[in-house]
Amino acid sequence: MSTRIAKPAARMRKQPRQARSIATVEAIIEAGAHVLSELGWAGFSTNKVAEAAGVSIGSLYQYFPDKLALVEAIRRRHFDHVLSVISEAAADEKPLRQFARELVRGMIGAHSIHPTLHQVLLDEAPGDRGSRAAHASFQARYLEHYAAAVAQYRKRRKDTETMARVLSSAIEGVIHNAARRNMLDAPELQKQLGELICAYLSGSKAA
Amino acid sequence: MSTRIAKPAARMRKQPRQARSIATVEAIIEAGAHVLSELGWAGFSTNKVAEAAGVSIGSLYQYFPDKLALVEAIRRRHFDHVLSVISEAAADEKPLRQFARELVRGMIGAHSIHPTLHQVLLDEAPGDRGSRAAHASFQARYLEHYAAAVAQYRKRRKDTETMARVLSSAIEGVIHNAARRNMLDAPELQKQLGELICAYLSGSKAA
DNA sequence: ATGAATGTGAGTATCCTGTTTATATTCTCG
DNA sequence: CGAGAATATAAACAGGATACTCACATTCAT
Repeated sequence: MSTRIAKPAARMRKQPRQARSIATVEAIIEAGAHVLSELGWAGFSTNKVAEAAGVSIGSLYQYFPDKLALVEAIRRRHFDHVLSVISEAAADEKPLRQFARELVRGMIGAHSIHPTLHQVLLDEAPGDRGSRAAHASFQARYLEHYAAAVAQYRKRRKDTETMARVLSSAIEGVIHNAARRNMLDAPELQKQLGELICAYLSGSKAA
Repeated sequence: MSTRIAKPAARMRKQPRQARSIATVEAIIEAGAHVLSELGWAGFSTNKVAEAAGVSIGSLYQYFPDKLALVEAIRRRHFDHVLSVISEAAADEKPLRQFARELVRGMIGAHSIHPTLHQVLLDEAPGDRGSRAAHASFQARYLEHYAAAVAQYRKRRKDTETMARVLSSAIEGVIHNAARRNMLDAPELQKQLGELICAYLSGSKAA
């Protein structure tokens, strides 16, 4: 519970006060996510972001002191989103199949708008200074959620953390790959991904 | 069978004839793979590659007409390697567990030297002109191999292709993720990845 | 020893980057 | 309305990185 509303708002040069400027800031962040996902960190330039947002470059620097502050804002928004998705899927004590279905649905939803944003944020975008901490804390909570789910459906106490790691990265891999091929909506893929999760958590000892 | 030896050698400005120049070309390709894996496509500059290879920039352009020809050479070498790994693991008719073990071992081996090369090659590096074809053909053969394995251990004829896609991208995801965390050698991770493969291919119908 | 093969690295021209700043427009509120 | 604050604009700058060439030096095979 408790969807955090009072965000520390990242590092900003000044707070937007009027509705107009709030929309501008939102447009910049959204466009930033788009550029980052589409062109990668290499193609992520402040000028491009401003243009994609339909806003002049000056407006961008009115609110974000530099490029990194902008990435941090994008990162924060995306991570909050993903975390809440896992949270919701793992809430209550649902049967395994339902959990898997909801998790798949949610994760796909979280990645269908900016398909490769997650990967870019994790792999390419730099994490100097303060964002390293936020980064690590996200990773930790991310794994925690998965570990909780694993513990919930597996009796064995051993290897829970490793299993969480394997499970999460496998899911990410499948989704990332599907996104690159524009197959995120294919229902048979969603079904198979669900099967993969169930099978792994059911833990067949079959030879 | 038939490990192709006669490579068309990609697009090259001229063929190295003496042992010296062959070593130079090899060093360039190897350094290129290293730079690509370490800095990504964004940091992949011909000057950096030459320096990393301990070779002057002029030597690089003596054999590779341009940047793209170099990437093509790197790509070809890596893809050949990966393909042969899958080939070997799927050869003969081994029991499922052994196949999984060997596949995991081989794939990890193929990625432990240049951990993120595979992803960079697939995601970031451009595929203009002729390399698009090679790229597609690699993807096709890649999936074929996996599909063959899936068909071998699953009776159901349906969804074989989708399963191959899910399986391969899940494995890639886990390995890529582990590489980023320097956990490629962790034995419990290798074991769990094997378990994931077995569980999925065994196909539990458990609720 | 001679010509071919190979290696060198300073230099070129171009493009792009993040950021500032002086100016113009729009809002808020008395 | 209208004055001052908030917001938006885009030309301009300084610096750096880039891919690639070229005139020359070195090493090989014969």
